[in-house]
Amino acid sequence: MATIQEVAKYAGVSVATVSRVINTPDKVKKHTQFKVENAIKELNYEPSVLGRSLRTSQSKLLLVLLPNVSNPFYAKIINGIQDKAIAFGYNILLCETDSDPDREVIYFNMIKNKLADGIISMDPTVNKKKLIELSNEYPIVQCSEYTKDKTLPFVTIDSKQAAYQAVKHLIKLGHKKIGLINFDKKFLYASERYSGYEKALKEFNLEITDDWIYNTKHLNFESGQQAMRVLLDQIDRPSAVFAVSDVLAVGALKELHIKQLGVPEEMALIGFDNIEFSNVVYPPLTTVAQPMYEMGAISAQMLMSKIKGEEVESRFLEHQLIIRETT
Amino acid sequence: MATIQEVAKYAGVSVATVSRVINTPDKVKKHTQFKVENAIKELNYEPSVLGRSLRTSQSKLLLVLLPNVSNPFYAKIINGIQDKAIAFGYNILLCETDSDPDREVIYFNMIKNKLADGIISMDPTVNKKKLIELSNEYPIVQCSEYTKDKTLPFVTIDSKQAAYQAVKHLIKLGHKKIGLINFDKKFLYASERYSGYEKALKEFNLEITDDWIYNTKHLNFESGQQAMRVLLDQIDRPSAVFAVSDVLAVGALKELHIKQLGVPEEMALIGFDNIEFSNVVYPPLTTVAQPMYEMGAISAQMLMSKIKGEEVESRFLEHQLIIRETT
DNA sequence: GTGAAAGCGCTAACAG
DNA sequence: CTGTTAGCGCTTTCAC
Repeated sequence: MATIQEVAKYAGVSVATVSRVINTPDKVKKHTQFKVENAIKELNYEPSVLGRSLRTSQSKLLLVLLPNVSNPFYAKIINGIQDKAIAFGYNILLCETDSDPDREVIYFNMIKNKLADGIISMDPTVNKKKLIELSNEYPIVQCSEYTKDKTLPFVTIDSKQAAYQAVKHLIKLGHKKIGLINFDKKFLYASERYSGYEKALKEFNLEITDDWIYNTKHLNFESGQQAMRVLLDQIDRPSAVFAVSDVLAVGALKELHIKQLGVPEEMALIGFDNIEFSNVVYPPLTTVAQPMYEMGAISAQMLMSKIKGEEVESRFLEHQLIIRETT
Repeated sequence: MATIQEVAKYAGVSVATVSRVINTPDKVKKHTQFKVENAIKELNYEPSVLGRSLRTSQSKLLLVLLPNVSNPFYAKIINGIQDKAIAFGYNILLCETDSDPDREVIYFNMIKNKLADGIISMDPTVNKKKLIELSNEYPIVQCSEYTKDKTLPFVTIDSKQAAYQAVKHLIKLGHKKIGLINFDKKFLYASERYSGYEKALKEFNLEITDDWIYNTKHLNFESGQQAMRVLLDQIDRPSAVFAVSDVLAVGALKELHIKQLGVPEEMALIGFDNIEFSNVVYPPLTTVAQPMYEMGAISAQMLMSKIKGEEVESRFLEHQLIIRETT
């Protein structure tokens, strides 16, 4: 790769002029500009982002932290982020953290080192303190997950309310024995969806039965299937189950097929997220839709505002109950 | 963020010594080391990757290019890459290109600019020329996709042979009318799987019927569903279908459910990849398994060898026919 | 309009 | 063992 020096020499000008041609062409005589542009083309020169970043402290790169890429939930959000980012001349880098604090630190360092201009975090707040600390100095926005004390700007949905509605839907259908397949409560949404579940049951004077609640360790099909297996093993078992994630619900559905139970007659099931897959399984899954693309787009927008130094306001987006055939 | 100068001043040593403490602590007296380490802690100092990269031309970062994150096929590969990379002290950055040459260029520049030490590309060779050109100067490995002329090291499977086996499986089951749901042939695997399909039919003297072949524009459920819809609309329609990707197959399966066709009695179906979904749908999908995790791990291993300047050899990994309940 | 020179944060050769 | 210094590639005053 040619450097700016070589271009300068080739064009018979100073490096400063080359830099000007690239960044502020108006400040350069047409003729000089032409010479330089020719040299650039001739030498196949491309400015070094490294040198530039070191100097200007900006990289036009955005970091997106996510627990893992295998959950399709994130894919749609990423689309939203990407489209917005590109429109503003930014590019995004996806960072899979596996919810591992050590991994997070590495990516945090990238922003400290000016390798990235901002972060959109979808991680649960494992490093909550560090994240907040970081946000005092650098532009950071949370997406989906958020910190309750509102120190960090976020865009998410009202998980409690959404879960409440989902469970209420089950109750309205006549179910009195409602199970819950939940995920690790270190995810704020998991604990909030639990609250919504609790609220709905209480409101209708249904008792909370611990045996009907299963918290999975992982967020994948197997865990959902395993959870349903346990739930079905009860002598007195629920007639409907609310899973806090479609991935879990789909896994649960598989177990229902294996046990040859009629859905929704023998067991009703409702998921959460409305990932594409939820509408492809058989029978199509009733679920609570999150506006994933929009969440991504808005968080990107917010991040760009923060980068510009503007104040931003956190947002709760609308969710929507989508009734299909498992309830 | 404190700089190395501040640390040096605080510790009462030169910047060189600070640098030594960080990079080659053995070359420093224990006492000095202690002073410096204390200063580092005190000032909360972390070395700037930027400054270091500019100087050493290495970033310990690997770029992974992929068309899009929504295909679960990539998730498993990424796991493999990640585990290997971390073991070698590297971190990975995921770059979603949407198969857009312009997007690719941006990420290509990252390596030119020493922001990354190497690239694992899972993109179809849109920028084939540029990629090859780049690989002369920088460590690049292809994963899953590959260039036929073998100028670039790759790890993949024998798609033609795998497709051949899949279709043969269908034929052995007595099917004579076999449809194909294929993807855009700019993906090498798509054209190879077509060849395998062709080879199997020819071997058993079955005619290739253009009406039974549908090439999708996108790789998602809807496209698969749409493809199956078209296939079913024929007056003389196939009794079995081979889809070159599980995502497509799962979409096709949905259409079969909608039309209430018995699977596999009225329509047999076989997919490709063995993504987790394929075993969760109902009925579980027969498919050709790719060793995704291994593909990722090996390509990461290869890339690291390349970075060290070693010669590497491309590899074809083993696939495996997994017979479940759709055939 | 243009050039010279300083400096972003770091490492490595050289000298002591 | 440690310090001095040059320089990675770029942008941006400050002169001219």
